[in-house]
Amino acid sequence: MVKPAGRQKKVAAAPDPHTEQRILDAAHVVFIRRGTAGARMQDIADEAGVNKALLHYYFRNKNRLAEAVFQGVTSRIFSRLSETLGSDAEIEDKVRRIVAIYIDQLSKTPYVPAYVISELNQHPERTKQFFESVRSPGAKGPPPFLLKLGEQIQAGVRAGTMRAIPPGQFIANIASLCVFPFAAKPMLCTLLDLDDRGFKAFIEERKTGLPEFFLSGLRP
Amino acid sequence: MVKPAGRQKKVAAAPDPHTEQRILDAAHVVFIRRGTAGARMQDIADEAGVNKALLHYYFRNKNRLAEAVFQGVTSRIFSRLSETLGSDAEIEDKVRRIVAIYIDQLSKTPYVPAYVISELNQHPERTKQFFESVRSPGAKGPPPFLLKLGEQIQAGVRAGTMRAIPPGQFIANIASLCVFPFAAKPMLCTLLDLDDRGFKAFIEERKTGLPEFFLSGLRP
DNA sequence: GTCTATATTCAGATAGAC
DNA sequence: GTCTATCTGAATATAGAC
Repeated sequence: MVKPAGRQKKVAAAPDPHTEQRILDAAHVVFIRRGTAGARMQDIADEAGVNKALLHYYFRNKNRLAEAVFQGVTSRIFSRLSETLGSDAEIEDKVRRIVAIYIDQLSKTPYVPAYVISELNQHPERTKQFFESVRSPGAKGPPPFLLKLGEQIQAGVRAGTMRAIPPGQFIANIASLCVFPFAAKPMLCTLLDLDDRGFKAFIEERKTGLPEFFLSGLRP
Repeated sequence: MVKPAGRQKKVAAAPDPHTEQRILDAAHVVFIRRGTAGARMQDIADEAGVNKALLHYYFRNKNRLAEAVFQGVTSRIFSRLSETLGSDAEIEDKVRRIVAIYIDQLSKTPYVPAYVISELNQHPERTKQFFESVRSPGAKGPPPFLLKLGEQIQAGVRAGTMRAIPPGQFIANIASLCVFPFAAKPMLCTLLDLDDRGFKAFIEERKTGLPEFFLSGLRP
């Protein structure tokens, strides 16, 4: 444990970013597992290996802690995404990249989709917070990457290589196909009679099958 | 209010199915809005227009009430579904029907997907309950409609009208495309800048666009 | 900054009258 | 069967020592 030099050991130290981060990580784990309403401050304290009172010292109350966690999760998800969609790459290329990014990311954090979905449904007021993480603050109207996508689709239609599809539907389709299987993992595993290994294989299979399916769906 | 004839008015009556149903309906509303952990017995009582104690009289405790609601929701969802998938209809026909059924149903109960997703993630033990509502109790291995679907796909591949796709992926794709937009409604509305009317229009547009997209995705 | 101990609030559950 | 009143336990939050 490195300490700032020249400090008397009895003087109260400044907020320890290390501890704060440990608490945040612990809260992340517990909130995602149990949902915000089902999570217990005690469980978070245990997970972080600190005392319950310390959570309040750093985050004041449960709600603020929940917001901090939610903020962290959503910003991580969408940072690379809108970049990719808004780039100048060919549509085929975008699709392949998006699928790869989503599936790799979600394979590591499979609980995230269900967490975000239930949070946003139970706390509509956090939609605003979500909004800020997706777009630049204060922006109005459809986000830039939608316009870009719309142009590319129209070009494809004129060239005769694509069916016409509204960009919003395009986004909804690709997001659905990538995210839903993780959000509905318990359902899918029951329905298709998969254990955890089976699910992993199922997702692996999807990594190549999904771009094929999606791109084929776009052709005229 | 019709009462059984020949009863003295002071004799305790049998459980009133009317009241029980009112409570169940109220619980349905509250659990789906707030999630099981976030729901309050008091709110359910208010919604039903009865006293809190009565909930315990009919359902003993919160957990049993939650199970009853969950049971009701899931059984309603999947009853018509496995029928349709397991029937002898052509694949094209099945796809169109499934999309129509799902979207009509979910348009009336848009909160259901997020509810089921978060319940199943937070209470893995209910997966068994879910299981029973989808298949006949005690069944082993992949459910019959999967086999049926697999045969039809193989026939299509031999005839040269379809690409090869595992039936499990087929199911995952169609479920994703139908259900996810409702589960992620707040996200989608933010991302695509839609209000409630806009979302309704978006779904309407999907009703015809989705079968086209999906069927095109199946072609070789 | 971190802990122990305690206060407070709230929600699930029960007892008992009607 | 339905209500009022109450109990109990749990969980968030605070006070204060170290």
